[in-house]
Amino acid sequence: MIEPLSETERPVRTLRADARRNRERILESARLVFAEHGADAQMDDVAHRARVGVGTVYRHFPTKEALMVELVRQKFRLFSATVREALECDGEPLAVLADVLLRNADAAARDATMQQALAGADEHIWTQAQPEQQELSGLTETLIARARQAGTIRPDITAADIGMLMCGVSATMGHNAPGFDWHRHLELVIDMLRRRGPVAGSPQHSAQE
Amino acid sequence: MIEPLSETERPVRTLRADARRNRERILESARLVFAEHGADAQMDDVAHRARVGVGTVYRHFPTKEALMVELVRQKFRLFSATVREALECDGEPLAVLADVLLRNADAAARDATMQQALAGADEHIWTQAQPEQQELSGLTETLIARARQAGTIRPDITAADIGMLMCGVSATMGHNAPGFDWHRHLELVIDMLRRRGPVAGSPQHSAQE
Amino acid sequence: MIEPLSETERPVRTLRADARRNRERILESARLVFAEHGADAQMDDVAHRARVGVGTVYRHFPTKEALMVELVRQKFRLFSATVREALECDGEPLAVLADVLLRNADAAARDATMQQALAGADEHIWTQAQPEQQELSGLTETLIARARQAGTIRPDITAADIGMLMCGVSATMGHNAPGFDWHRHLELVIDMLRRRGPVAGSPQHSAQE
Amino acid sequence: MIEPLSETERPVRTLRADARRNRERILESARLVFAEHGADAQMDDVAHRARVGVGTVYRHFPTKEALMVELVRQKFRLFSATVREALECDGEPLAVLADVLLRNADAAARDATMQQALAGADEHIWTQAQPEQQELSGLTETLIARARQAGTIRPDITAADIGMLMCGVSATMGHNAPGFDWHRHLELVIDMLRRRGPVAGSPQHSAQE
DNA sequence: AATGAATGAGGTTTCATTCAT
DNA sequence: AATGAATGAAACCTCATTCAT
Repeated sequence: MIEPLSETERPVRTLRADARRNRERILESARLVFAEHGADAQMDDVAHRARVGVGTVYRHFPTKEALMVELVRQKFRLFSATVREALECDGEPLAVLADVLLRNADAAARDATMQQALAGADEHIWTQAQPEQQELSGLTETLIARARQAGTIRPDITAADIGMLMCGVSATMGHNAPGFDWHRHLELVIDMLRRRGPVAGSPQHSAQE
Repeated sequence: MIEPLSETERPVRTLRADARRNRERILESARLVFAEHGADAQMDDVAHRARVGVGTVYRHFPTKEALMVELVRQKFRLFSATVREALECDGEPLAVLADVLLRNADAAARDATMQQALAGADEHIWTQAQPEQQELSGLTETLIARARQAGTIRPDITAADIGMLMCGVSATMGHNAPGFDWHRHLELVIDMLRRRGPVAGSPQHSAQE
Repeated sequence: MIEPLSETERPVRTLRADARRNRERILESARLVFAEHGADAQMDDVAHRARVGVGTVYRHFPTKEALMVELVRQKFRLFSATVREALECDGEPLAVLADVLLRNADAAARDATMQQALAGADEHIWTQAQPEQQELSGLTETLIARARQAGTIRPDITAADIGMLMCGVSATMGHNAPGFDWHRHLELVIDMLRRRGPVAGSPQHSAQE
Repeated sequence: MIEPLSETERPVRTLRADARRNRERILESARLVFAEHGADAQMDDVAHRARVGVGTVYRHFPTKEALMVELVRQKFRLFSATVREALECDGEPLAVLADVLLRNADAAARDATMQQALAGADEHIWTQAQPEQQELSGLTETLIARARQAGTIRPDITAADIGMLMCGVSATMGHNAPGFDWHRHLELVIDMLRRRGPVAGSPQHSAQE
């Protein structure tokens, strides 16, 4: 999460700095509150947890929805940052991708309940985060392209596929039904990305149908 | 006041039938209403759509939550029914499983928004549907066992895995981000279930099919 | 104001009757509350004074504005009733009109503060009462016509004129500046309606200009 | 801290000028804003329109109410100025009065909505403007006295009467019901001020002046 | 003196649930 | 059993006013 820089190393710009800090405090608080009370947590609670008046929350985010949208955006930006970082290092591309997915899933899991809460919210909210989502998609595409060139990834996999699959992994985080474990889910997904030989035992299969 | 007859000696069948019909009407209405307005649709709307007073809704379901739980349960029972049916026919087990998954996903997609709405709801709701979920899980296990015996399924796959994966597919239904398509998602999932040879490049199975 | 009929003489129609009584109670309460606290009295207060939950107020009037509009409408209807009644009796038409104006002004004065409060409200509110206002206007026109025929009213006076003038009298009720007295204002207005001889001293006046 | 200079020894004139200009800007802005949004326009808007921080508005007017009161006072002072000016010229007194009324009504009409807004406000606000109102009343009385001496005005008319009547004309400005027209209203009022002969038909005063 | 971010009481409205009919 | 009017806690949001910079 966002680590507040120590007071001294921030180029304080009077007031503005205060306001910015408040903004961060509010977002952090929102994450916690939504995690705890689901999508219909109350703005008053967000304000309280941030040690701020409700008015301040509304000064920064004109609407509850706007606040939620920002939360989603931040999350996507965070994901993008991971990918961008990964693009720098030069391991085997698919392995790098797998690592990215793991790290992002981990990040998501850290406030899974919030994720879950936002998942239940209006489609509308996700729509407003499309720019960030598309940036993430673009970056992922680059990573995929490398893996495709290396011949290690299933060649038909697209960034949208990855998006859907990860979205599925996130969904798993929200439910703790017996046997549900997102690590396992992710493992299956990553495995699915690998370029494979043909199906085992096809003859038998083809004979049956 | 009217003395409530004990369960056994109640002869009335007509009223009972009426009530049962109402119950169905309410559930059907709830499906539609939740689909249209998300998880925070109102009880009044459910009642109205069912052509019933709110009081009647409350007679059948003591709580909004109870109503939602019943919706989830029904869905699971529906899924179970599909599996049970599939257990009768004797095609190639993995193909049968794949077919079941497709049919159930299709059913889920039919009221995807409702699903989505319930997904955002309290974990609590899902917990209360565990009996049905476990029944589904058990039935699925049987199907998997057959496929394992036939050697066509990835041997480490469990019913819980299928659950998670399908839960992921459902999640896809809710979001219509560009490129998101649950058919594609399901296709990837089913493909992953197949027993495979080792990673591409090894020639051993190339002669097959 | 609206005198509640005694319990016995009302053809009770169960519930519906209850609801109707509530409606009256709410309107009466609103009159009082708006009179006391001005246009920005609170709905909670209206509810409280009516011994009703806020929800009940909102069941009857979907909006604070709607409630205010109804108040205005009622007032106009009341005025119309007075005129209608006056149309029955056959005194000297202008005298009858004068009497009507007095009685209506009196009624208005009874909750002058409310009137004043509503006067400050959005134009919008008055617009929505136009049907009632026009009915009043129409009835007044009839009265004027009679007076015109009798030759006792200033021949150019229209119903709209009367409306404006009475609106002015109402305005006087709201302000209690020293020397302000609506009875006097109305007296002047009524006097203004009388058909008169030529101006005293006209020659001089015409010489000056 | 800065030691506040005593009122007498403060030499600064420039800052004072700045402040005064701000004050005017704020009042002008307030007129516009109240005209546009009615009595419950916001202080922030007033500040914004005046290109000033809210704090500055509050430096000049300790309260929203104080600001409104000042607006009312200004209006009365303006009216008084017109009368004072009229007292200089020596036309026929009633004609002069009529002209004054027309000019003031015109001024009022220019920000009728503001007037209307303030009309709806607490009686309190008007009470605080009584000094100005009384000055206006006094000046008007002088004008009336002259007209009375000239014998052209209805002899029983007082300054308070004029006040009430003009207050009524103002009220007309706020409502644009069909047929409402303050020019017409004023015309009727002015006509009524004229000394008249008895009811139509009696000839006795026609020879006078 | 000016600024505008922060405050938080309080306003309107909603909606799950109860209860009289 | 059914109805739907009533309830009222609580949600979101506004805005006059304060205060740190």
